[in-house]
Order: sequence, then structure tokens, then C-alpha cells
Amino acid sequence: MKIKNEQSMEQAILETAERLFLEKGFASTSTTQIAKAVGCNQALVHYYFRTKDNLFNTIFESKFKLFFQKVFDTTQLENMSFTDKIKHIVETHFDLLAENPKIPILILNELARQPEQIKVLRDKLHTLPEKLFSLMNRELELEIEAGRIKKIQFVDIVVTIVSLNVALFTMLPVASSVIQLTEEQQKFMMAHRRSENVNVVLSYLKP
Amino acid sequence: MKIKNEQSMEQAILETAERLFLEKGFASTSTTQIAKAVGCNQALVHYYFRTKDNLFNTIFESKFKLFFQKVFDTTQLENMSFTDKIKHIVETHFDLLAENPKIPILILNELARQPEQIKVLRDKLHTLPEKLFSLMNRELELEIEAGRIKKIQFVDIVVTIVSLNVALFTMLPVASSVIQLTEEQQKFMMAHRRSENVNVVLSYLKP
DNA sequence: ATCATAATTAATAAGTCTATTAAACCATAT
DNA sequence: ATATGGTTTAATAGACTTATTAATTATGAT
Repeated sequence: MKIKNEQSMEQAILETAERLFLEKGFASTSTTQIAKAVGCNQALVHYYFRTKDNLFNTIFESKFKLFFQKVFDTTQLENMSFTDKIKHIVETHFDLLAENPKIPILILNELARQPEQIKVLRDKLHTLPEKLFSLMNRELELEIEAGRIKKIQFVDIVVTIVSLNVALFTMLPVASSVIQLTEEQQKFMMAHRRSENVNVVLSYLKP
Repeated sequence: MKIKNEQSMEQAILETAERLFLEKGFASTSTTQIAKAVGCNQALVHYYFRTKDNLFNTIFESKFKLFFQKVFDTTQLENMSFTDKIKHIVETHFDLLAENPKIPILILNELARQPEQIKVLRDKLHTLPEKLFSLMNRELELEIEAGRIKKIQFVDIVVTIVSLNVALFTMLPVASSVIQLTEEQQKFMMAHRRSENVNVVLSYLKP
């Protein structure tokens, strides 16, 4: 079965598999379903990726890497005040999640399924967070000494930011169907919480 | 196969199934595995619950109900200042999650699998949240008028609390194996975040 | 045009999963 | 002791899963 545009069959399988794995998780997605969604024979999925685990891990690791590269990117942070840096981090983290709202749950479920995988991810992350952490830690100390920020550990700021942002994207779909929000109201809520999460973190820093 | 103590076989199946569903999710848990873990014949699982869906929903709905009954319980809140009420809500919500750390992910995954189930849950919740919300909303208005609390909506306080607490229990296990925390360090971190989550919320309320 | 190689398919092995059925087992009331 | 009804098991149907193999088709180089 020829694929219309220039996109290779291998790529088509990857993309469709990614979509299905994100939608329904690893266990509930079969290679047969992937093949059907792509419009190819089921054996072809195994021809390119040999095993379902292989296919999943290929997708998972590349998504994971891409996601955290962006999370720990420090290039935009120069020439900002400390609180502006924090604001920027909250907002870009929020926006990154808005583009990948199902990544956190995928990661949680996958690591529950294959705890050994954690070692691989630790190696993948490796030095990524270090630059950001050392940069922010240094500045945080100065701010605290100058009395502009409450005495606090940077890790607590990070935990707070990640919690607020991740929880929003994992829970809002559920919450909004329970309390029956329209598409419109959901969008409004999202935009509102984007700024509110910044507010929460910044009030937390006030001396 | 006779079960030792007085516990009935039906109950044993329920408890084992609950444990396995929480550990590995619906799709990755088979009735065969449940039976093996209980130590009975696989057909017995179907004898008592007819279908796997049935078994799961029985467990899910009872867990769900119990959990939210406790969440929305207002009996402990009398004769407290507003900020003490908030502190108490954060802490009891935290403690409830500490006892049921896998409930949030179970709910998220299950509702992704069976979106229709949401209607059932909405009916189950029904008036549960109303008492708490009306109580707190009334008091919040008074506090705002008195200038003791920043102008804010109660729903934003709730979202903040739930986000901070839920995210901690869903993410900490992953995070702590990535950064390799000992059991001891994890416990310390938990206790620390319990108070820190209170701090975050209370600073958020300051005018 | 033909040959080699890559892509794709059909067929199928081997296994697991859910669910059902009929038979065996066990306790208890008569 | 035995008939009865609830409990438990063995056996199995039927669907679906992953993965492999061999055969077919398409592609590109010579």
C-alpha cells in the first residue's frame, strides 16, 4: 500500500503509533490496530520495529528527550530579573505541556510498567538539568541575601511549578467533563490558570 | 481451595483485584492473574463478578465514592479561622492521598478508557461538594471584604491545592527513582512538602 | 531488460485473554 | 444418609495478540 505524499511508511507508522499510544496507552494499543490505522499490513509494523516494545521505546525515548531538552533550555533566560526568569519558566513549561498534554501520564504509566526504564531515562537526562539548576541556585542565593525573596530552596520552587502545571493538564479534561465546561470555558480556564500559576509561584517567593 | 481465615472468597478476589488494578491498570491485569494471586480458579472470578468490567467498576466506584466523601467532609472544619480551615483542607487532602497514592492515576486512566463513565461519577458526586463550596465561598467573601485575603475565587484555591497535592504523589515516586532518593529521604521530602504545600497556598491568599 | 534488494503482504504458529459450561465438591437441613 | 444449593474446578470455545516466515510486489542500478 503506497503512501500518498512523500512521507515514508516507517514515519507513518511512528506517527500513528505515537498518537495511539498517547490516546490509549501501551497495553491497550495492538500492533494490529496501529497497522489498521496506518493502512498497512500488520507484519510491516514488526518489519520496521521488530517488536511492539521496540516501537514504543523508540517513540517514548525521543518524545521524552525532546520534551526535557525544551524544559531545561536556558537560552531565553538571559538579561531577566530573577522573578521574570521564574515567570518565564512557569509560562514556557505551561506552554510546552499545552502542546504535549498527554506526555506526563504516558511517562507515569510507562515507568510503572517498566521500572528498569528509569535508568535509561536518567542517563538520557544526564547533565541536562545542571546548567539551569546552577544558574538559578546562584541567583536565588543573591536574591535571598538581598531580602527580595523568602529563604527557600530552589527545588521547592521547581516542585511547585511542575505540580501546578502538570496537574492542570492531566486533571482539567476530567474535571471539565465532570462539571461540564464548554470548549470555550475550558480555553478561558486554561488561559486564566496560566497566569494564576505564575501568581501562585510568585506569591510563594515573597519574603 | 478453602481460604484460611473467615474472609470470604468474594472479598479476597475484590481486595486482590483492587491491588492489581491499582498497580498495573485495567488493561494489563487479567482475570487469570487475579485468580492466581488470590489462589483460586479463574472461573471463580467470573462466577462472582461475571465480567472483568463488572469487577473493575465495582471496585472503582466504591473507591471513588469513599475517596470523595472524605475529601468533601466538612465536619472537622467548625470553629476554625479561614486560614486554619484552608490549612486543614490541604493537610487532610494530603493525608488522604498518602493513603491512596494511586487513586488519581487510576481515575485518569479509567476515564480515558471509558469516557461514558464520567456521567456515572457525576451522579455519584452529585451534591457532595456543594456544602463545602458554599461554606467556604461565604467565608472567603467576608475575608476579602475585611482585607485579610487577596481578591480571589475559591475555585482557584481548590485547583491550587489539588494540583500541589495530587502531583506530588503521582510524580514523586518517579522523580525519586530518577534522582535516586533513599526511602528515608523520600519520607523526609514528603513531610517537608506537606507543610510546604500549605505555605504555598497560604502565601497565595495574602493580600 | 534484468537482476538484486527493499518493501509489503498473506498465512500462520503459539500464546493469552475473557467468558461459559458442565461436572465435582462441600456444607447443611431434613 | 441424603438431597439440595451454593461454591469451586477443569475444560474449552472463540477472539485477539505478538511475532515469524515465506511468498509477492515494487524499486533502482547496471
